[in-house]
Amino acid sequence: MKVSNEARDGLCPQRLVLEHVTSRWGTLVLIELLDRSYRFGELRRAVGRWGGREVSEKMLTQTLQTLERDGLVDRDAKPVIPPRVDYSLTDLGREAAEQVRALAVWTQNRLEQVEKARRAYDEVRETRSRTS
Amino acid sequence: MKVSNEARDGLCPQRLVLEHVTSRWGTLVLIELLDRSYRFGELRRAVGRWGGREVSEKMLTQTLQTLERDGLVDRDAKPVIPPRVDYSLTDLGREAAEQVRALAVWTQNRLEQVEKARRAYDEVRETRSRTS
DNA sequence: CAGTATCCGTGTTGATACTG
DNA sequence: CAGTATCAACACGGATACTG
Repeated sequence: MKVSNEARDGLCPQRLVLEHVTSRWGTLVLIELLDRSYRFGELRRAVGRWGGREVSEKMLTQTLQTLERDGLVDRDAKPVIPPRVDYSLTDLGREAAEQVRALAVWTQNRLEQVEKARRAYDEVRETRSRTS
Repeated sequence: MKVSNEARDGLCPQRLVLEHVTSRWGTLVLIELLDRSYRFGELRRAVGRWGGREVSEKMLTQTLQTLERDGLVDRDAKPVIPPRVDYSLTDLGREAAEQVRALAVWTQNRLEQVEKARRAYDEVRETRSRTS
């Protein structure tokens, strides 16, 4: 089945971990799981509520598997029908998630300044292309 | 010239910033610039020393432009020949970079545990595929 | 030196259909 | 419900050639 993990090799190992944690869906999953444990579909909807489009099943699966393999997420599959699988953070994952959340909170707080900077940047560029 | 920034739209703005900061080269650039200011080519080599392959000129340019537009990086182009351009962090960028570095340091410190978790994960999977 | 412009391979992503 | 399998699209990243 091969989740294309060793595919992108040639990088030092900590960069690999860093990329898993900071990956598009990795960050959101970690932050969500900081609140509480989630079931698969539930987590999918929760992540979707972050404003962008919803994460596909495939990507969520892949993200969760990667994080589980890295020992950041715990997968608890209950042998019932219909299936029920709960995902939660390990102690290690909680540490990572807190760092990531700090970054997200910072982003949230500084968003105004960033957007102001962007307007300023675009402004001068715009002016230049008119006068050139 | 269009750096494909508004291309990936439909995301809430803070996710955009978060993705810039946590992007493949964004993290490394921010961390490097935490030490001191760098010239373009210098920065390119510095980032390359992180173990992976070197960043292409194109990607470095793109990364720096995005970070500059977000107000995180300051670009100082001196009007000399040959050209000399120095990049450094703004106050805003320094805050972001510190968060990112904290994450990188955490990754470094916990790397052993992550790799141990990976071996354990691969172990059981291996065993299962043999006994199935 | 510090970019820009262009082309192009491929990895990542997502839609869809299917299974236990 | 919680996935897996397969396929197609496209954005990303890199190589190369060129400019001021």
